Amino acid sequence: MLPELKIAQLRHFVWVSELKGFHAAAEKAHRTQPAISLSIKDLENKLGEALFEKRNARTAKTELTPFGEHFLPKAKELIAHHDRISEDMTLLAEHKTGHLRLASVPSIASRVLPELLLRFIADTPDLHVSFYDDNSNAVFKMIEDQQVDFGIAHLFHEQDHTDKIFTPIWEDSIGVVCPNDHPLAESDNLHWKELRQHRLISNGTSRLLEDSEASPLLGQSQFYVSNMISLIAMLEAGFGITTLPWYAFPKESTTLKFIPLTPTVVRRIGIVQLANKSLTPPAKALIDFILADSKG
Amino acid sequence: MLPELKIAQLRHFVWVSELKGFHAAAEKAHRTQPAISLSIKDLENKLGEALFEKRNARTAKTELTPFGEHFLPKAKELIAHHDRISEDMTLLAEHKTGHLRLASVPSIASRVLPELLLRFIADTPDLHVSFYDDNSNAVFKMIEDQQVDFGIAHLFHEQDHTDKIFTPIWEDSIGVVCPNDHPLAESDNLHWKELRQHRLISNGTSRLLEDSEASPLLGQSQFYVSNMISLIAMLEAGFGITTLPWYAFPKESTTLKFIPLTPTVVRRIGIVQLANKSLTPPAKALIDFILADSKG
DNA sequence: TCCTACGATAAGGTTTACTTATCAGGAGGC
DNA sequence: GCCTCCTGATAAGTAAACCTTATCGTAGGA
Repeated sequence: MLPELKIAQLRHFVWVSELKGFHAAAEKAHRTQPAISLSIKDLENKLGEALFEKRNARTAKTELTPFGEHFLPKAKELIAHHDRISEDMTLLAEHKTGHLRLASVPSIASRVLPELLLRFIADTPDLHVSFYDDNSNAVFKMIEDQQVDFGIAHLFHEQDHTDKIFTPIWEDSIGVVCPNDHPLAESDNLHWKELRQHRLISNGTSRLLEDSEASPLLGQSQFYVSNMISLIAMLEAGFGITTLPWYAFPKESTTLKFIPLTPTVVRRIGIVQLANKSLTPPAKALIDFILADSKG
Repeated sequence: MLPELKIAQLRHFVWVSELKGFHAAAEKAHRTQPAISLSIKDLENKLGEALFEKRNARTAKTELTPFGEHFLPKAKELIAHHDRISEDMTLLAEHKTGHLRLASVPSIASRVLPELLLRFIADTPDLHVSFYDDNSNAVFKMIEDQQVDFGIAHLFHEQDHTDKIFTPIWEDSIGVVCPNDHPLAESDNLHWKELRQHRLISNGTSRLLEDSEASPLLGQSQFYVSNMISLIAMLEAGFGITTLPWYAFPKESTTLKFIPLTPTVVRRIGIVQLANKSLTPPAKALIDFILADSKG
């Protein structure tokens, strides 16, 4: 029983009142003058009151009635509200705005994402990005709790994550990391057996070797360091050697060397998302961007 | 280029999401299910993003996408805003609400309007009424300045008020007012010449006699009292007699008598409004009410 | 006086919205 | 495994809303 006011109709009303004429309003609306006449008439019928004073001729420059006067600011507000929402949603759909939440394992987070995100947000100044880095399990948890739109991680036991979709992107080979002045530093490639006589420091990424031929190395290690900064410091101090995936190796290091390991152990890092939940437009856009980037 | 969202469409969206189904929403909208499907589809196309998760079967109970989730509260707000305005304007058009400003000469203000307004506002609890009483000139000024929607007054020199419309309602006959124990109090009717030998107190309404046969009385009067309360007090004290229009005579007086004057001098009191300005719906309604009342 | 510019009105066409009828697919029963 | 039911999607036709062209009536200005 409440009349349903159409936004277009309200716009016509506002234009007629502001431009003081039906013809001018018609032009602005890209309509003909009778269309505006009918639109206003319909609006008046819906509201049950005249909005403009009797408009017989060009006299009385299309003045508002007191009722119309009262309606004008309300109509403007409603139009503004509509336009705000319409614009917000369009921007969001075009991922120009909104909030993108993302979790990543540290290796990709530090080695790949900074430069990638920089390019991604280049043309979206109003897009907010929250970016967490943590180990794979923490990433999974944030995805499950929907604290993030998607995550970047290595899907360790795929069978434990049937509720998730994994899209592999990066292939990350494990290598040996040692100081530049270490005896092993001369090699271009190392078989895992060559590491046996060296002091091996294991770290959070070491369990990647678990299912590989090189798994005996895990038992060999006497030291475990979880923190990457401490690990690097210990390596630099000549404490020993370690294994790291390539992306976890600090690229710009001048004191440490990365030597590929034989047999090749690869971890596949990629995008992890919930299977039954679709993504926000910005998240979708970033994934597309990453996929395009990894191909090109 | 911004999409134009229709309120009905938003309503469909909200209903589908709240009732978790297209059929339920269709029922609520008094439409068929395909209509809702198309409406939602159109909305999704306009926004450029899916609002509901893939809806293949009865599985996945029509869940919102994150985009839809984000849109839902905004859609609700916009609908609420629309409905608020729609309701406000409808109530105003039906004069159930709004602000009614009214000025009247004291006679009608005290003798007619209280009871009349009481009946008028009986079914409009949210209508605000501002009610001023003053002499005719002050009433005219308030009308001209648009401080009031309309006035109730006697249009003295009609030719001075071509910018106004006068609608006569009440006919107010001038009579002689004297104490109950006055010699004239015995009469049922008095000719103006019979007043010559009595002490006459003139007042603000006396100039109504100006254009009548009884105008010589004006010159005869030695006393002028503008204030009605003082005038009554002087009459009750036996100071003399006066002339008053019937509506200005205090109806419930037990000490004073009102005697019709011959020849009959009538002032026509009615509604005065600006010619080129239409009225607010409540003002219009009150005028209609007064007109109906004065006939019935 | 006629002319002009304004908005109203009439009649017809186009677009949009809705309807009925039907389809497709997964969950749950057997 | 198959059938059934219930979901929303789709197709085709119809009704309604919307907008157009054409024309009118009116009042102010040349």
